[in-house]
This record gives sequence, C-alpha cells and structure tokens, in this order.
Amino acid sequence: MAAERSAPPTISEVAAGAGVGRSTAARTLGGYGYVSPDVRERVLAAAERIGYRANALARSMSTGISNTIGVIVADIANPFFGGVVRGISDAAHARGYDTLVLSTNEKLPEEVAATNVLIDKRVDGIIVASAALDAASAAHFEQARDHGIPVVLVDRAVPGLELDAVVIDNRAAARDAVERLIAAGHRRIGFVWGPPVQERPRLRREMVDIAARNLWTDGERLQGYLDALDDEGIVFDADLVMVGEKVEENARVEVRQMLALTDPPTALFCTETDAMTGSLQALRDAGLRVATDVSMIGFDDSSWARVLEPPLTMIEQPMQALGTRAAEVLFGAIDGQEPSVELHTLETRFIERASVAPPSDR
Amino acid sequence: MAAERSAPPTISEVAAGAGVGRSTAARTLGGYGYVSPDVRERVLAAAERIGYRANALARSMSTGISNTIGVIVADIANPFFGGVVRGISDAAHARGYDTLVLSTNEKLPEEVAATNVLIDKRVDGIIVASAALDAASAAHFEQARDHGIPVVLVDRAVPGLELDAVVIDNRAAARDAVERLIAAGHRRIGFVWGPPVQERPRLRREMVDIAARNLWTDGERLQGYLDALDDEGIVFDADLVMVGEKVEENARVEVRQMLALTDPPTALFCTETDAMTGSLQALRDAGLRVATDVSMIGFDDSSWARVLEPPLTMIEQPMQALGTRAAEVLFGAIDGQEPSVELHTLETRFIERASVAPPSDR
DNA sequence: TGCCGACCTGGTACCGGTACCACAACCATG
DNA sequence: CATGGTTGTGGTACCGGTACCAGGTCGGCA
Repeated sequence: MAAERSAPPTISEVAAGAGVGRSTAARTLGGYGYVSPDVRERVLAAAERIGYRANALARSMSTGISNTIGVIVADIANPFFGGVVRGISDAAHARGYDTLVLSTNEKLPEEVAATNVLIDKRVDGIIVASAALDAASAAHFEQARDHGIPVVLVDRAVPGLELDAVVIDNRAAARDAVERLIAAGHRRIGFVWGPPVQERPRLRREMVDIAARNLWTDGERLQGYLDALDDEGIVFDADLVMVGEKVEENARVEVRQMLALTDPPTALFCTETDAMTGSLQALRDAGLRVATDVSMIGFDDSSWARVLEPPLTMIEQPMQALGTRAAEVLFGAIDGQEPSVELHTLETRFIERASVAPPSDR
Repeated sequence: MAAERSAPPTISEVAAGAGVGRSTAARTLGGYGYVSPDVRERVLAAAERIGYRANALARSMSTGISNTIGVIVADIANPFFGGVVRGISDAAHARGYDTLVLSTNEKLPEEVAATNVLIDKRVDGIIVASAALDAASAAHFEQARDHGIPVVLVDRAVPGLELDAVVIDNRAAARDAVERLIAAGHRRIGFVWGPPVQERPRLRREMVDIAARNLWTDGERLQGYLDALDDEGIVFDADLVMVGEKVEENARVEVRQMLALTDPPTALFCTETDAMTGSLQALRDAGLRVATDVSMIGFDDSSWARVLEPPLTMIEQPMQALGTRAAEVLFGAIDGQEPSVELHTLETRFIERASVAPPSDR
C-alpha cells in the first residue's frame, strides 16, 4: 500500500505537540526572543518527533528576504559561464544563499524575461552577464532596482549603465597577446571571432563601429588587437578579421579563406575556445602546422591546450574569481552598502607555451 | 537625488486604482473566474499604470506550487554537468519552471544538506546526480518524497533505490570501446580513472568489490572493461588499472608508471576528460605518440578531440539529452503519474577517429 | 409573474511563517 | 511595600496572493 503522505508539519503542529503557544514554538525554532530552557527542550523534542522543517517560502513571504540570488548567463553549458556560476554559487552558499540560474542564449528579450522572473520570485540580488549593448537596452535592470533588487554585471560591462561590473581587461589582454605576436616578428595577424555581420566592413572605422555595437567583450578584444597594430605601425587589413556567425565551423571556413590569401596571416589571435579549435581545423585543412607555419594565441585556457603538439600559448581568465568577486560586490549591496558603480577589473594570466614562433616564409 | 523606492505594488493597490474589489482584481490578473470586459480593461490599465507584477512567493505560498525545480550535481563548472543542467533547465523553462542549482563537490553530507534546502524551499521536484553509493545512504530522498517532492536520478543510478534514473549504459559503452581496442590487436590495455584508493588491490575480485563500492559510473565502466577482457580471454592485470585520486596530475603519474612496466600497455582506455589529458601528458613525458605507440579511447567528446594529432576516438555522452529526459520524467511525476521506477537508458555515440591503431612492438 | 441559472462582484478565510504587543510572574531595589 | 526591570508566554496582525462563498443583477422560460 502507498504510504499516506500527510502535509508537511507546521509550527502550529509543533506547538500543539509541545503543549505551548504558537509564537513560543516559533521563537524557539526561529531562535529569537525569550524561551525558558525546559520549554525550549520540549519544543525541540516535538519538532524532532514530527519531523518539522521550516517552510522557507512562508518565511520569505513574511521577512521579504528569499535567501536566493539570481544569475543570468548566455549558456550554462559553456564552460566559461560554468566556472563563473560555480564561483558565484560557492560564495552565495557560504552566506546561506542559493542560486537560481537562467540561460538566455545571448538574446536580449530572453534576458528581459529572465530578469522579470527573478523579480517576481523576489530574489535578493541579480548577477548578470548581459547581452545588452548600451544603457538604453537595459531598462530591465532599472526595473529590478525599482523593486529594491541590486544588480551586478559580470564578464561584460554595459557602456553608460550605472552598475557595478566585475570584468577582466579584455582590451589590455588582447593587446598584450597581439604585441607578443608582433614581437615574435609577425606583421600579418588574423583575428578570429570578429563582428557577427554578413558583409565584411572594409574600412577600419566601420570595423570599429560595428564592433562597438556588438558584444562588449568582443569589441574590447578587437580594440586591443587594433591598439597593438597601431603601436607597431602595422596597417590594418580587413581581410584578416573574421566576420559572420560565431561558431566553430565558421571560424574554420573564414580562417581557411584567410590562409588562401596571397599574403596570408602568419599568426592567429583567437578570442574564444571554439574560435581556436575552428582555426586549428583550418590549419590542418591547409596542411599547416602550429608555430612552425602559423603562430597562435587564444583566450580561455583548458587542459587540452597543454596536450596539443605544440602546447598552446593561452590567456587564462579567472572564471571562478569573476563569480566570487561579483557575488561579494552583490552582497555588499544587499547589506545596504552604497553601490560604488565601478569597474572591478580582475587579472588575466598569460600562459606562455609553444604555439608562438617567428614567422616562416612559406 | 535618489528616487524614492516604494514597496512593489500589490493586488490591493491595483484594485484601489481600478476602483474594484480586491478579489475582482485578483481574478482579472490571475485569469480565473468571471470578470466583465470593461472591468477587466480597467484593472489591466491600473496594473499597467502602477507597474504591478505578481509576487511569485505569495502565489506559491497559497497554491503550494513553487514553479521551481532543484538540481543537485557534483560541480556545475564541470562541462558534463553543465550540459546536463542546460538540458534540464531548457526543458523546465519550456514548462514555466525555473531551476535552482546546487553543487556538492561529490560529498554526500553536502548532498543531504542540498536536498534539505530544496525541501525547505518547497521545490516541485528534484533531479540529482547522486554521490550516494547505496539505498542505505539515500534516506534524504525518502525525506523529499515524504514532503511530496518527486526525485529523479540522472547520470548515476543508485543500486537498490526505488527511483527513476536517466543514465547511459556505461558498462556496455566501456565494453564496446575496449573490445574495439582488442579487435585492433591490443592485449595490454590500461584503464585510467580506477578506484580512488591508496593501495592497489591485487586481486581482480578485490578490484571489482572496491569499484562497486565507489561511484556508480566508474564501477560500471570498470566492469565493462573487465567484461571485454573476459570475452576475449585476456588475463586481468591489476597494474594496468589506475588507482588513487581522480585528478589529471595523478592520471599522469599513474600512466607514467604503467608505461614503465616491463610489459607496458599498448592501449589506454580513459573514463573522463581529465583522465584523457593526464594520460596524454604521460605519453608525451615518455616520448610516445598516440596511435603509433599507444592507442587511446576516451569518454566525453569535445571540440579539442578533433584537433589533436591524431584526432581522438571518443565516446560521446548525450549530456543535454540526459538532462531533458530527466526533466521529462520528473514532470511526469509532478503531473501525478505513477513513477515507473525504471532505468531510462540513453544511447552513447562511438566516434571513430584516428587514435586507435594496431599495437607497435616497441 | 415567479423561478432558475448564468454572469459578475466583493468579503473573507487561509497558506505558514515573523514580529509586535499585552500581560503575568518574579526578583531586586529604594 | 510600591516600583520597575527582566524573563517568559500567548494572542494577533500582517506579508500578498488564492479560493471559496454569499449576494446581486439580469434574462429566459414555464
């Protein structure tokens, strides 16, 4: 026979079981106010006996605190966001908070919907890697603030938006990497994961404009690439910047095209894991070898980068630290601290391995 | 000046704003019961005007439905679980549910605590990749069931536990992979990621016993390895099974030792990504090449496996599908379906590339 | 004309906690 | 012996929804 499942016990039942008033039981169980030792004992025993567990929903209802924070990212299956979320939820857990995670597929409408869900569920704070490109398209965060819910950005800043953001210095990291390629003697350097547009902008100005109107991280990295070029007086060539959909397969075909140029790149700078693997496939397609034929540097280190031959020189992002730091900033705001509205910048680590060599003259 | 933030508007305020009773406003906003067209209009306008959003907490409180499911995994930063969680949350989202994700670091006490948190927050269902090894250590799931919260296992079954589980057939997948190695001519096959014990069990029986008392997936995979050996009449050698901590670095040292054996393995079967990368490092340390010197097959395909030279033959797990399927089973239970208490087995995909070759005689 | 059902509305109990308050008992102090 | 503070207890309003119920209006039909 199926066990008869009764409704979960409430404080009233504990009170009845212990022969005390409801509020006395509540005081004991909630750990506030006066309770005499023997009554406390009786209440605790009764609670234990009938298996009482506080209803967090009811508590939240009455206190206005849900002990839950919301996290909005493009895709929780992306290892980068996985690391960030891990950092956030560890920090949250340490403070007795739980984490509601929502994926948006990098789509603004889904981000708005996600924000509304979190507002409705009365989370105590929100951390978001936003797809918003400017302050104008970030009204949903105002909404959250109107409900008294602090919002902290992570991984991506939104220009013009008065919100704390925990990020890395994408521009500086990209610039540094590209400068190292130049220092190794390269002057034809491909940039993989460019603006997601169909038609390739020919002019440098256009390229920058378009980049600025796309994902913040990508735009910053492209800028860093251009900075390095400028520093060394290398003329920009639009043909060396990938355009189109940001998927591995497209990186592969775009890089293949670059390599078929009359004056092909001798080095490639990849802004993401799949940009790197796509580029690597293009190299193989062309029968070219890493370092010997084409030098490479990429973002986001992984254990795989060490086992490739040659091992890959990479820029490591502090994924978990981004998360924990964002959580710290958020809890500061939850605790009532005046928001500082600043860019909290974390350090990247340049991991030099063996995928950079002087250019060959094929 | 700071904008004065008033408390979020409630149904009563909407009612007042529309000049109707509280319950009429509630009926309109909740979309149930009778409301005349013009009154509905007025209420909706008022709600719009003052920016009303329903308080999901209060609603849950009163209906007993939280529209939230809980997910418990070892580590959300692990791409495998990232994929599973993505599958779950997509399926949940499609049904109007959100997902509370908790990481346990593969520790049972943390899993128990996580379960209690989810019970307290009155989630409508729980999906868990449990660290529990047997039914005896899974009392926390009983607890959930006592509160009327259905539980579905994912990735790992718990022997003896009467719960639905969505898994892959680890044993068959491992057996198939090892049989392919044998078919290629290998008779000395290393198993990487064995039991996490300090002292290496010498006897096959002991090995099996210890495996059975550890993580279900690992035990199954070891069994599959043994099955294949048995089928082909190959004698088991404990020295070819890695033991100790399941981290990349330990795989590296263990495999290095295997390769230094007088009769070293000519092929390696790796049960996880880091087991594979660790093994690959050991190969490099020993100056050995994949396929040519040592054949390799591993679990969990990734875009990196394609760009290694040679590309790696891998067993792909349907991570997202595991998640969506688990969610479907869970929603079945939430909808009041009698639980079937069965093992839902999803197919793995064997991806043949070029890391398997006949054994060399070094 | 009387009655019944459909349509519409507002009042109110309830979900399970928290928090404030009134009140009682007790002891110490002036 | 009055006063007042500390300790301990129970009553009750409230959080913001849902859901049930009573009551009113109106039209159709016997």
